[in-house]
Amino acid sequence: MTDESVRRGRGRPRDPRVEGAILDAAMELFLERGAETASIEQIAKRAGVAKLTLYRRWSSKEELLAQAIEEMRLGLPDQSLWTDADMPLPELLKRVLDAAAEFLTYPGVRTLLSRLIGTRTDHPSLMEVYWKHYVLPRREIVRAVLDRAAEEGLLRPGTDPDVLMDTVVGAVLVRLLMRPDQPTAPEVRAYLVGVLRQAGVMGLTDEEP
Amino acid sequence: MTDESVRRGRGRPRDPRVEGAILDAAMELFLERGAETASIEQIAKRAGVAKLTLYRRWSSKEELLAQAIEEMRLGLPDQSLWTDADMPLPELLKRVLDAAAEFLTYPGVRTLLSRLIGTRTDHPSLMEVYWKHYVLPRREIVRAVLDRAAEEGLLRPGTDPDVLMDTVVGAVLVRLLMRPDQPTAPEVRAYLVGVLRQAGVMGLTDEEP
Amino acid sequence: MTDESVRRGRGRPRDPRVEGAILDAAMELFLERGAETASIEQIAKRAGVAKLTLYRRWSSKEELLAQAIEEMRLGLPDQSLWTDADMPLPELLKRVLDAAAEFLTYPGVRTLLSRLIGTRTDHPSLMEVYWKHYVLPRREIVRAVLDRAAEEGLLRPGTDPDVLMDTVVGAVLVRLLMRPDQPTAPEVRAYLVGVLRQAGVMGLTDEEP
Amino acid sequence: MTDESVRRGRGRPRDPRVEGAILDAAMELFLERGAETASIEQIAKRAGVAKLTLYRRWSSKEELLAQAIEEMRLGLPDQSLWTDADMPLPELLKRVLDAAAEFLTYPGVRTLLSRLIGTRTDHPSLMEVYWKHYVLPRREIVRAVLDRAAEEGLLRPGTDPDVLMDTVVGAVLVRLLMRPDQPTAPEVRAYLVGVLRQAGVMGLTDEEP
DNA sequence: GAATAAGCGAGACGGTACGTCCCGTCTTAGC
DNA sequence: GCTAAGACGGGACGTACCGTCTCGCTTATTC
Repeated sequence: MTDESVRRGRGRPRDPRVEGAILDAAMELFLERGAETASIEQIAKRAGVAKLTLYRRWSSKEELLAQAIEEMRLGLPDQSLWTDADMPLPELLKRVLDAAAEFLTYPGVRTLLSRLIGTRTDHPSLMEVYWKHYVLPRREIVRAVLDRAAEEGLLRPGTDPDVLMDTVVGAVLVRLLMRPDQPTAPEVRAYLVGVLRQAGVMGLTDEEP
Repeated sequence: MTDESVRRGRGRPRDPRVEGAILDAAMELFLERGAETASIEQIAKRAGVAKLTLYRRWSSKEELLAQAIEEMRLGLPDQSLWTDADMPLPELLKRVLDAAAEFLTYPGVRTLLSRLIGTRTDHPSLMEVYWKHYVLPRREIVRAVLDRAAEEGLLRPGTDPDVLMDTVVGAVLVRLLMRPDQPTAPEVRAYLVGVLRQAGVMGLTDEEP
Repeated sequence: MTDESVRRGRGRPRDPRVEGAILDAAMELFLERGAETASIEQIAKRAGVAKLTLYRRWSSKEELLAQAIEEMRLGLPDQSLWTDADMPLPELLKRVLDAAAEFLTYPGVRTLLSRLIGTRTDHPSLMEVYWKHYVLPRREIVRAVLDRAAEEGLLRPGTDPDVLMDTVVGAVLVRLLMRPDQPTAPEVRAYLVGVLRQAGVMGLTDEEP
Repeated sequence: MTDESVRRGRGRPRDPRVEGAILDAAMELFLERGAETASIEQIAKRAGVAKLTLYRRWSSKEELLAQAIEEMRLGLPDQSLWTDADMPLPELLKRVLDAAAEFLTYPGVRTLLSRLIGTRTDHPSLMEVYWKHYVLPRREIVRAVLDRAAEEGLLRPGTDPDVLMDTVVGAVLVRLLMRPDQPTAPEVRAYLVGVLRQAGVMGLTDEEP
């Protein structure tokens, strides 16, 4: 409240809907065209906003995109189960990994990863924001789950959870972003199970029928 | 001979040096600016060539870049040891994996991977060319080595070589292209050893103290 | 006032200095290279202006050059005496003809005449603009002077002022633009006196010392 | 003959028709497009000749055009009367001046003069060749005629023939190349008579009513 | 209610790239 | 020697878009 009244300047207040529209347009165009090719001009036009309005609020395109990524302006499916971490293993284990599979095959996510990795050379801040605001929190949750799994003997002894996570995520990257064919969601799921099994994760429901 | 004499048209023959200069310039600019931002104009200027010369030989920028990638126009270190596959294990095993480490940290390779993954959405042919002409042949060599390793008991029983390769390469991708910090070559090497050990690869010379 | 307020459109108004810079550059390049060879590209570059700015204001190179010629974008010497027509004859007579001599030998004028005559075949509008906006007004002044000279008996009886002007100007054209040698200013002046005397103009101060 | 046999080199002798075709094409294109815009490429194509053939024979476009002008590669009307200088005055006087009028209005001549004057700045040799090989010889003939006219009292006493010629030719230049309207042949003739009369040339057949 | 300041669309402007075309030079093939 | 054909660097074409800027109009708040 104090914040708001202090903020209140003299003139016309900023339209709160404008910022959302711009961030949505920015994310859309980032996915469609990439960071370099998505122009301020197009973002402004799609948001129905004057270019000057963008320059007033963000000092560079990179900042604007970083904020759009930080707020993850995607129509992602509900992921509330991530926080519901008290269910029994291997039920939870399966669900958590299922959620990862679902996320990785969600339309737009493949593109987002491709764009983020591709633009890392020119705009490292985008990947950094994504990593710190999106990936790391989720890795913490997964780590807690993996710790429980280790206690219950579902992991091969001596498994380093960070290496495990890199390994699994990375294999999926190879599958999704390097191999020429575009796998369907079930294919990704099957692939993921294979990778996990070889990584020493036991107790997968698909394991022994 | 027939090929050449048939090819001989009426006019002045093409200068063979021109093609090389263009491909080099194209690869350089692809690494520096990306596929979208690397303009025909700049490629021509850097190669010291008229734009028309480019249009005469390639019908699109994507075709040009694809050829540059297919010919891997990078100043890469000697990789002849890949073909010399008869040395004793674990000597060979170590060397092959060392070569992978070296390749992955070679300047330009990180950028190349970033660009290729990033431009996959818009220009899938580039990654495809890279995958088929560069990655797959090397995976075949590695697979043969892994088969020998399995026979000699250096791999955990039941290991699928494809999953193993995806796993190891993918983990390195996460390390190189997603994590915000830029690891040095020794760090990448140490990381690689950790990943390999957890993946069940034994007989690494670093293993026994 | 109405004009201006009506003109005021929505966006940023045009920078008035831009037009001048373009016209100056256009005239310079017209003199240096000719109408055909003076490219839009070079005019824009010399004026420090984007090509689009030229295309926004003029629909063709010929229109642009016509305006530059109409405004006589040359660093010509002061010619105010032309209007000061009340001084006594033959003083005025001498001065008016002196001014013509000076003008005709001024650097750039020879080139301008050459270019205008030469481009008449392809771009008649340029010579037309020059003739109507520059030559005709001056011929009117000269005609008035010649009328006074006739009254005072300084012209051979029956002299047609138009024929006289064509004759004198034309002879100078032959001298300046056809004969291979390039006369100095004093030579042009002496030549002019000879032509005038033979044309029946009396009272020239150079006449009888 | 000696000339030719000396010329005979090793290979195929030069086709004599080729040179004529090239010179004709060069003159045509000089008139149509001007010296700068008439390209070697077009001249070669119009002459049905390879570009290389042109470069073998002339070291520059200017040299080629100069030769074309020197040989006056125009389909001009017969001008043999110029040499038949023994007929009685004022018959000859009238005919000589008639011939000048005819020449000046002949299609192509106006363009030729325009091009020559216009290209003088960039290629002075063209006008020089025209002046020395075409104009000067004819001025000599006219001068002889004028001398006879002076003896017979048909010129105003004290007339300088050079100034007279410059005057008359120059006035026609103004009429043809500067004034916006394009006069017909009869108009030019009438104009010429007016100029001549004012210049003090008597005995014109149009003179007596 | 007037003053004030920001929001906003419009457009000028320098810059860069586009893909095409032509030029002059050169190099080859084939007659 | 000659035509024909084409490679090649260079430069211009007219269009389009970009990021920056400067204007006029609108809108809401503050005095």
